[in-house]
Amino acid sequence: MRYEDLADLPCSITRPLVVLGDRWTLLILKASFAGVRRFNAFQSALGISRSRLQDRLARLVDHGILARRQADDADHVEYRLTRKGHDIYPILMAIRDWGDTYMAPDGPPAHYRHRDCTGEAHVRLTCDACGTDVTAHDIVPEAGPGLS
Amino acid sequence: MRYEDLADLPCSITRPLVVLGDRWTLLILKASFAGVRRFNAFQSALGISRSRLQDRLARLVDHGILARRQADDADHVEYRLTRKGHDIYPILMAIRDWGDTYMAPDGPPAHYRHRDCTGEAHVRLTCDACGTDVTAHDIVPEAGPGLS
DNA sequence: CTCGCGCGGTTCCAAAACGAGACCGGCATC
DNA sequence: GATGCCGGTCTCGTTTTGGAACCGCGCGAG
Repeated sequence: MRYEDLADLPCSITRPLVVLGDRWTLLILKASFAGVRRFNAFQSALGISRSRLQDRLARLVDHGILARRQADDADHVEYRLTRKGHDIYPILMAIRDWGDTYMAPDGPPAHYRHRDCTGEAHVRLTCDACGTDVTAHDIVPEAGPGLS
Repeated sequence: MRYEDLADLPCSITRPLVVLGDRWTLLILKASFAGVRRFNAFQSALGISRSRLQDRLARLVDHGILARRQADDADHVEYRLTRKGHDIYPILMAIRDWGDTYMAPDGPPAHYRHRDCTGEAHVRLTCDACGTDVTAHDIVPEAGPGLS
């Protein structure tokens, strides 16, 4: 089984990981959320090689996560998050919560503040019926309609 | 700048990704949450090569995400999630929510049900002060104590 | 007009990561 | 004492990656 064939498995964790799960893709998206839009800006922000950046961006565009277009002033290219790309934000925030907890000995390098509010954003795993917070122990997987 | 040096950046998204962000690591952890504990079981569940599995497991053990030990019946080795590893679950659930939304045309392959409850678990990004759900647009990063 | 420059993008090659499969020592069973 | 399963290692050929040079385009300055 080749690695890309994992995308055929009926699993909503595996399938995204085939696209997002490599050294650079999520870092590129993190930069996108930070406002980076231009090829050269991605490259200098991340230190990724140009050839790698090129095919990662192309793959994200292929999957409809980023959109490539000429900027309004028409003198350069922009890569912007689509709706689908925008919805990746909770993944990055979940990573960040874990990173703040376990890989930030001097405290969080950044606060992610709620605009016009004193609070910070955090990821919670909740039950959509009873509304309580749950952890891995409280969850039982069960077959769903998309199971082949 | 070598790739591993990204772990020195003061960013709680980048630092975890240096450990978790490759083809296999999150898939290994997904299997761990599904109850897989033995070397050969990981290998046949994922289709990863033995050598790769070996150094991924070693790295996860190094980082305190998995713990390696002889099983109680002492006839084989077990890799089990530590507390630190257990706390990665919201990351996988955030990936799954996105996968269910965008990569599951036939509906979710699995429901992740709250034990003894009719509900399903989902990730939410909320403000810890006002309690409302927030999205990327509502968030403003701000320097924190861990910033070098 | 031409020169230089910044832009996104491509090509090339060496180095690193990876996959497949043979192999190993330990242990238990027959 | 042969067999089989276990976690783990070794070797080797393939794939992926990084680094740097190179390219065509549009632009603004001289």
